[in-house]
Amino acid sequence: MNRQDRKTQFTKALIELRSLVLDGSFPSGARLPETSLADRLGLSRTPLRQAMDRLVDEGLLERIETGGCRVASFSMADIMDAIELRGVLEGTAARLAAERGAVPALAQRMTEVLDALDAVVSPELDFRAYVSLNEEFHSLLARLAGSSIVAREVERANRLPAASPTAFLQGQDTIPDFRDSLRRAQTQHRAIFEAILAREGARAEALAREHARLARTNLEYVMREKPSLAGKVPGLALVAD
Amino acid sequence: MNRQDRKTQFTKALIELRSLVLDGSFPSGARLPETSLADRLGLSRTPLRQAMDRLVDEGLLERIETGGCRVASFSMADIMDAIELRGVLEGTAARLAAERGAVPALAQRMTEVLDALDAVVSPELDFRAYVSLNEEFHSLLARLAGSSIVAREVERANRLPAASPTAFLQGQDTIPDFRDSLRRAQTQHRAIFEAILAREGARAEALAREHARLARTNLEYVMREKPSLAGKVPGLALVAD
DNA sequence: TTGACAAATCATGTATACAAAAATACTGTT
DNA sequence: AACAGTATTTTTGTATACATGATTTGTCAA
Repeated sequence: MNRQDRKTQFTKALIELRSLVLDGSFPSGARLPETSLADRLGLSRTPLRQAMDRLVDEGLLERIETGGCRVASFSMADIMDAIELRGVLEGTAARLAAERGAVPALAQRMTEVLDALDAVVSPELDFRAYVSLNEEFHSLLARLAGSSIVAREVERANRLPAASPTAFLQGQDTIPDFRDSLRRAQTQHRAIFEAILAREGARAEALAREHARLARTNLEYVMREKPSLAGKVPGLALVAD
Repeated sequence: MNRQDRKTQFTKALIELRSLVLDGSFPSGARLPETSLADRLGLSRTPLRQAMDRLVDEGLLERIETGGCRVASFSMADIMDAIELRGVLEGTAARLAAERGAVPALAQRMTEVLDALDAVVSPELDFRAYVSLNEEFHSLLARLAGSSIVAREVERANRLPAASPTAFLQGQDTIPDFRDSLRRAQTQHRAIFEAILAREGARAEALAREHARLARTNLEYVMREKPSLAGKVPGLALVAD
């Protein structure tokens, strides 16, 4: 085993297995055989099982009564619920940040991120930059209230299947209608942060919830208009209904 | 290894280690040495490490940068936040149950549980029965909206350190003032469920949040009046601050 | 041909072995 | 006596071995 790989076999297993699962590489309902999977990923069963435990926790895998795991399958309603939960938790982070006052250093960075987001959405859209800045916005929002427990749980909700703030950004650059949705999202970003600064907790919470709903709207749009794109959205391959 | 033990070494490791941690059996900040711990629990490092991973996830342990874990330590604020989050998630479960309509079978059981709770809080208090019924109330509430994802996340929030609905019931039977708090809690239980049946989502959510606040009130009371009881509340031993 | 039972194979859960990295103890120097 | 550097001992992360229980395959009877 060379030096590079030894960084962490577990991390490697987690990342690669997650991406395999999200790609829909496994037949739905079938058990994931540990031995062959470990061979395929070039590591032993020990870190692989660790990664599987973690993915069970994330909800991507589910345990089989008689042992082992299978890929979980979701209904569209499950994904809607996951998005709803993300909205609820981000809303709580926003409310608490408003009530308690935002952590100054993070608030400072937030203004920079918002300015940068404005710049990348108009007049032309720099999609790659938007995705990265959007991620930072949501990460800052999670931590803005200064509570490590709140931050942890918000970030966990972001990892629920297909609930991530960036989940539906995949493929949006190919759909013109979605560019508007990014501008709308940025308007909401600003509104959320302004409410926080104004110490308007209830408003900040409601706005953050509504912001998550944008993902639901986009999901509905994709399923209705461009179901062929469903495969591009991480996690949507797991939707069996 | 005999037949009994083979049920699951992992489960055994998880339960025993969690209870050791909650008891405050480990010096705060010190690394938990895997080998000696495994010996102590009578199992090998493999299931022990699995259990440690899980407890990291629950927030009871935290990872050390250079490897291994230590017992996490919380501030009182962290525990308040954990309770707040439980309220938020139970509030969401209540709201969604109201908006979507409660699952009939669970709603039916809920009425039975509420009647039983009425019976155990007056005229005399059957404390043991109360704890068990209270647990069932919260379990039903989590599942009432009929969403497995919501149920999962609500139940997860209930496992946050010292956030469980039953955490502060320990020792309440020894404090007369707390008997009233149980009756108040039961009034809230009824109100939450009535709001759900009346499809009053916002009210159900607000009531469930407020219900969780009772735990905060009790926590504050304990810390102010009977700090000696702090050791009896699971998780409070980890509060360093 | 279908179904049930038995044998064999396979997969999981657990224990253990091993190597690399941390932590600790030690030695020699100033 | 204090400190730097080194050797030693732990300890972790990973691989592998092993046994029990699950699953599949094969065989035979109806």
